[in-house]
Amino acid sequence: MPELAEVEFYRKQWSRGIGHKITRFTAHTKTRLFRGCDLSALGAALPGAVLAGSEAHGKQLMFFLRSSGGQRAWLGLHMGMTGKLGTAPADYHPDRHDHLVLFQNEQALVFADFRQFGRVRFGVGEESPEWWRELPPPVLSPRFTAKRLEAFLERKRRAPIKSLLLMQEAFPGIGNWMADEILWRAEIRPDRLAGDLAGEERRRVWREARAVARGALKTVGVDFRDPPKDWLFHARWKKGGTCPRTGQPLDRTTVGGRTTCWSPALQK
DNA sequence: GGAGTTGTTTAGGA
DNA sequence: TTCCTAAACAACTC
Repeated sequence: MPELAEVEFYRKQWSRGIGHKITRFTAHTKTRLFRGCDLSALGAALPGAVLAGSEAHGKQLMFFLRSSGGQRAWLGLHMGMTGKLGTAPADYHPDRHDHLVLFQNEQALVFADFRQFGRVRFGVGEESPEWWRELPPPVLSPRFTAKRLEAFLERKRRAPIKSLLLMQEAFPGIGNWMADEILWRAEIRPDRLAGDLAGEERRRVWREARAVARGALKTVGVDFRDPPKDWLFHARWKKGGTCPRTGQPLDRTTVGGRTTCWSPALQK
């Protein structure tokens, strides 16, 4: 379920590998996870490199490496729909869905993704890769201003607000369940067109996007624990689920091509 | 067996 | 031309 909080949790899973050398690696390089990946650079730089650090940005993950020759290298991972990062014993045998495994003397760092919607990128050099430099302001950063959001809503005024919340160029790290959570808290129907939202409603989207990101990072992002009990999260996939605020039935429709759970009695 | 899935990219249509 | 939507991707669960 990799949205920003799950991605942050997965980043931490590989933290115990930081400061340690990668002795060898295995990769299922024929899968679509490695599309566009510089495999020769990966093969040359990874063995002997030290894992120096990591950072999450929305759904994007970056692992910083220092190769045996002292060069900087950049390993970018995206979890797609079903990607997971974990650790295993140093003598681990990768299975079918373990597409990238970094072996260290202390443990193996495993990237598994059975649906293969995830992605591996690799680059060598002092400069960070372009795709990493050009990421939009994180939802919880000071640069994620109400004014900036306002301009985005105006530009995308003909699309439903739910679709906008899924656009990574403006809401990095927000995915399907968080988008539903945000609109439920903002009390706005998911199919409302962005251009039809009043100024006060736009402000609510901004505020709740930040609140949901913060709350998710404090729970899911720390130890994969569920978000607070009064969140829509707990009712959204239950058959006959009811709105935690009104007690009225929840509805499920498709908005922006995605299953959307919302509370008709609450969201206007 | 069919439907659905927490993501992204692309082709095609309005 | 611009912008939005639906389909495709792959493999699992219910």
